[in-house]
Amino acid sequence: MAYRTHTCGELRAADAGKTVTIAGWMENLREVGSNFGFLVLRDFYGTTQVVIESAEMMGVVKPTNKESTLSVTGTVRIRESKNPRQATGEIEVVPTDIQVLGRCRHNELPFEINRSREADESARLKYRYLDLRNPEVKNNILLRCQVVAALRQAMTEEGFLEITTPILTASSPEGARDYLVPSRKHPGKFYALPQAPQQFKQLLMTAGFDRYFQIAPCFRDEDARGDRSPGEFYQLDMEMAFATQDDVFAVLERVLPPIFAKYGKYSIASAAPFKRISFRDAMETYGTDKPDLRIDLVVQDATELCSATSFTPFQGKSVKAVVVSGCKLARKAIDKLCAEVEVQSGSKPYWCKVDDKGELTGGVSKFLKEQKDALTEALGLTPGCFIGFAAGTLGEAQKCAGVLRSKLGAACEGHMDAERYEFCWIVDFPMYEIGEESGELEFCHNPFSMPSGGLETLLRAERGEIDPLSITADQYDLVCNGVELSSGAVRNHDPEIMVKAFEMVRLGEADVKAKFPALYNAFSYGAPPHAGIAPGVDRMVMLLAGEDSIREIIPFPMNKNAQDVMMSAPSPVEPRQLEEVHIAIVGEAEE
RNA sequence: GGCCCGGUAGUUCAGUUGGUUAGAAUGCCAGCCUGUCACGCUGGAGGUCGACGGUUCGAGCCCGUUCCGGGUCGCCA
Repeated sequence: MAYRTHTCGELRAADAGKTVTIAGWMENLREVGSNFGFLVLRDFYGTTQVVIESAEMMGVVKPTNKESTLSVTGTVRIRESKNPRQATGEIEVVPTDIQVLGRCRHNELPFEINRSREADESARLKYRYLDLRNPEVKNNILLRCQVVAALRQAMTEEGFLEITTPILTASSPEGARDYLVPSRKHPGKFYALPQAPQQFKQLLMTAGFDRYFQIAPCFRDEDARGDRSPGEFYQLDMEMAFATQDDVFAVLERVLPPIFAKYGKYSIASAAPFKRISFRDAMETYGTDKPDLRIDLVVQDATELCSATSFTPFQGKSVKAVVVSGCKLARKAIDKLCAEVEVQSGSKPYWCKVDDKGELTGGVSKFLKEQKDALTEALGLTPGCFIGFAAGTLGEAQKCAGVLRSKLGAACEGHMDAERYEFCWIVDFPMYEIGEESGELEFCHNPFSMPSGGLETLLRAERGEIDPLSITADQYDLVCNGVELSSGAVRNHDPEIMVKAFEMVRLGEADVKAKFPALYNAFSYGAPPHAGIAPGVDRMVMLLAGEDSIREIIPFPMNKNAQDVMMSAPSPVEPRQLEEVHIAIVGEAEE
């Protein structure tokens, strides 16, 4: 006998009279009279009402704890009182047989299934299999499945091949901390889990695979954030041979908007081509390299006007201003917003307002009386404006102004069209920067990117004709609604340019060979120019679901401390296991 | 690692100036209820106030230490 003939989501009025068997979890039993009541059965597809009308059936159901699994055989009947809010609200099943398939041994649950999102997060994670019974929680995972399937289909239609790359590989000198796996056969040596399939996909290009993609697991041992899962995450990793930046952009501009429009919480997504903003312009205009373009506010420079004031924090500093027209924020709200900005940017913001007569008022206005006319002219101030100021080094002022802009955009009416997806490309990232600790020239992002202009640019910098800091890389980010979705680049496929790029930071051929032996060797056998990108799947789904926490769209997430409290990972292992992999624990070990 | 917020019933939370027996909602248990659908009504059980130490005649509340959770910054090419 089959466990079911129908799911709990599919019976309708047209099925009345049929004999059916359904199976699912006992969500609720509403007793409305003696030996009379309604049982709600829930499975993946929906819920169906089972009416209990006999002492026999009540005798089975009454002593059974909620959340037990049942199989119910009976006849479909039109309800006397229908529920239009339910898909199956027109019918009910009159049972002739109810089997308990899996008894729930607990009459009190860690949380109520349908309100699990209100429960304490560690309880949800420990009992994730119960949390996932909540349709609201389950639906985010369903969305993730649909998005991944749609991405695979779209990429395949674009001519990309999905190729898996190793999980056990070599530690690579990329940015983040590696997860290490000790080797049993090679004492003292370690595998590393890949931070990204970066080198493998470039080797695939060198091998002649023209277009590669993968829903790739990536592992980085760094601390978590609201939008960053600790330990592991997934990227839609892709790479194209004989391709330019524009070729990469064109693929994602075809692939992403339809998926965002179809599966997203908001149905409007930017049309191609997405706006392109240079890194320098983004920092200057939005105070960040991941601007939320749904906000119409911009950062303006007020350095010259403000540094001459008697206000000490402005003197000799870069000063940036964010002007908000028609701002109705109350004093209390302003203080709260400024406090949040200070926490998130690390710098204290300042503010004043323009009153009905065009006079500056409140906040730091008394220090700006002499500059009033010039400020009004330069910043385009009108009555009712709020002006947020950020001061410090150029970087500090930009960062603070950027946070001000996003907070003000969200808080003040009329400056943010929130119900849409706004994409942009950030391009022309600097290749090099002066390291804060070393004080010397270092790679700004990664050494895989092609410097714009290639070898000639590097040679000119070497000859002192241009400032190395002015060299940009053919590197780009994809940003959506203020979230960095992706980084990518035109790769440096030329061993000679690689060596020269390394020489700029006081390294050389030996270092390139040591750090990227496979790539360096492979490129010496004839490599195609290639470019790629890797949008984060988790963040994409998070944006589509409209969730603020990355954990809401991951089936089995770890907590902030990179622990799986359901499986108890990480956990101690047997001494024998340690011996086999030649590991000795020194110092204090946690139990 | 720094900073901020939190930890009170199975769950979500309230708890006044430090003062009698720590409350509510929900869940659970029992009884009633024949058209409910967040069913309703009546009653009941349920607490090491995260832990340790201190101040005090007296601590859920004040102080110190510590553990745990969340946010944020550092970090994340």
